[in-house]
Amino acid sequence: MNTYTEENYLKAIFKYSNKTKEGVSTNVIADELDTKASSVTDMIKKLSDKKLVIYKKYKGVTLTNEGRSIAVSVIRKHRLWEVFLVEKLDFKWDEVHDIAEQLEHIHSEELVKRLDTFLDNPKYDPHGDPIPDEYGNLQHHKDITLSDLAIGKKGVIVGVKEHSTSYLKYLESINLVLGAEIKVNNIVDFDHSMSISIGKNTVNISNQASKNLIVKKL
Amino acid sequence: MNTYTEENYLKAIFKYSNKTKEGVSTNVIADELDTKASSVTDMIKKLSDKKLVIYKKYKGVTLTNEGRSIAVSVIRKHRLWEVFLVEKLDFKWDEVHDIAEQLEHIHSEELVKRLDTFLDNPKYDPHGDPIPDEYGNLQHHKDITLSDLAIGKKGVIVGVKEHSTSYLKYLESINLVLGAEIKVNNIVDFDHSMSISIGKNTVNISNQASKNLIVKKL
DNA sequence: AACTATTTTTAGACTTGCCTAAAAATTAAA
DNA sequence: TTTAATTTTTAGGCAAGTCTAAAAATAGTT
Ligand SMILES: [Mn+2]
Ligand SMILES: [Mn+2]
Ligand SMILES: [Mn+2]
Ligand SMILES: [Mn+2]
Repeated sequence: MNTYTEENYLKAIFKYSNKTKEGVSTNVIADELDTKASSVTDMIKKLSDKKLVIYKKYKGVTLTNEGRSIAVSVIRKHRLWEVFLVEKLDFKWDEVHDIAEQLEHIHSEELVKRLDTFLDNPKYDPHGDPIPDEYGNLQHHKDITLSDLAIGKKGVIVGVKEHSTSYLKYLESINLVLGAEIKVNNIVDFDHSMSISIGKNTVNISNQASKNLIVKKL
Repeated sequence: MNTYTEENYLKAIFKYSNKTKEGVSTNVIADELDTKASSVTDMIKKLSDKKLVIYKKYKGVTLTNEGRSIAVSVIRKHRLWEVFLVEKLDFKWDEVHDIAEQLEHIHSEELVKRLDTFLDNPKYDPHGDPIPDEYGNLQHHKDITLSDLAIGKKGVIVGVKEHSTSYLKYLESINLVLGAEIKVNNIVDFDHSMSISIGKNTVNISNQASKNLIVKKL
């Protein structure tokens, strides 16, 4: 059984393993977990002793199969709980992350299995992030963002890459929620801000906002 | 915010505060939490510094209003989660305690409030234990046990005083579940074992079993 | 290639929660 | 009421996880 802290380290390493081919650097982990590089080095040694990561001094860290498996199972729990909070307890999508950060560390295989069933085996969480299956398989998004769409193109919102409350609340206020169909009317060359149609409304959004919205082309 | 460990100490102290008028002794707490008396002394000092308990050397410990309030809120969460696990996820009543021991430490007022609503504001948990309301009011059982009933008397099962899996599974196997109506047919003078009717069935149960069943007289 | 800036690791220390062993206080027994 | 048994506290130490400051390694730049 792993501690709360160990699980958070594995999750952080997993998050950046997918983004770079090399080992995840000490500083990146420290940044993600809001801690110090020296603390990360300490913990990495411990995880290495437990054969959950492979570690070579100064060369960053990679997950072993077992480490990866734990990380994915924590992510699975996080996302399932988020679905529960939104679907069953009527939380808003910007309110659930912090609670799920706690719930993801509850240890009980049976609980996860039953929760999954209770929620009708959801494939995506409230932010459009894919939920790993019970065997640890995880689909990845295509990662086309709204900022990639050309003028005149249509798409549907399938996810967000940024989870801050302010961003999510903003999106909701302009009806840019999961499933919304949009069309790009215009793009300003200078700052890449966009004019888009959402249903019968038209809004202007910054590049900062559009590049964090994952879309599926229509 | 209090740690997982602090909450468990407060809960343990609360449990025995109701049973004795004086302060709860170090050894009783150590026993309840499966730890050593010296560890208890350490933690009591810390809780005393935080004004959650009143502590006089060698005189045991009592909860302050704030300490009691935290203990009751943890118990409230424990029992609400047990209801959730049984009512929504179809766990058996002997399977939920350990998971609730973890879930009771999730910190979120809003979560508890919504969970309570989602469960239709239950008044009792799956073991018949009363659920404190959101203001910390806690009803107590009358504490009449099956072993208190005289020959010929009828009663209904409203709770259990012992929560071990083996006891709960045994009760279930003979249909001695919450709500079951029973009648005392006979009591053996020698060992106080009982013959009782449950519906159309008749069973013999030991005094050890009958004294842990809370009943309401009919 | 040598110097500089950045990243990473080490060294040493702190807090929390726990332990064992021994001392002190309380309670029970003679 | 002295002695013995029990309970409780103190003293000292350990593991986990964290921190700061300093040393070592790597990467970047003339
Ligand atoms: Mn989240
Ligand atoms: Mn999410
Ligand atoms: Mn319980
Ligand atoms: Mn219960």
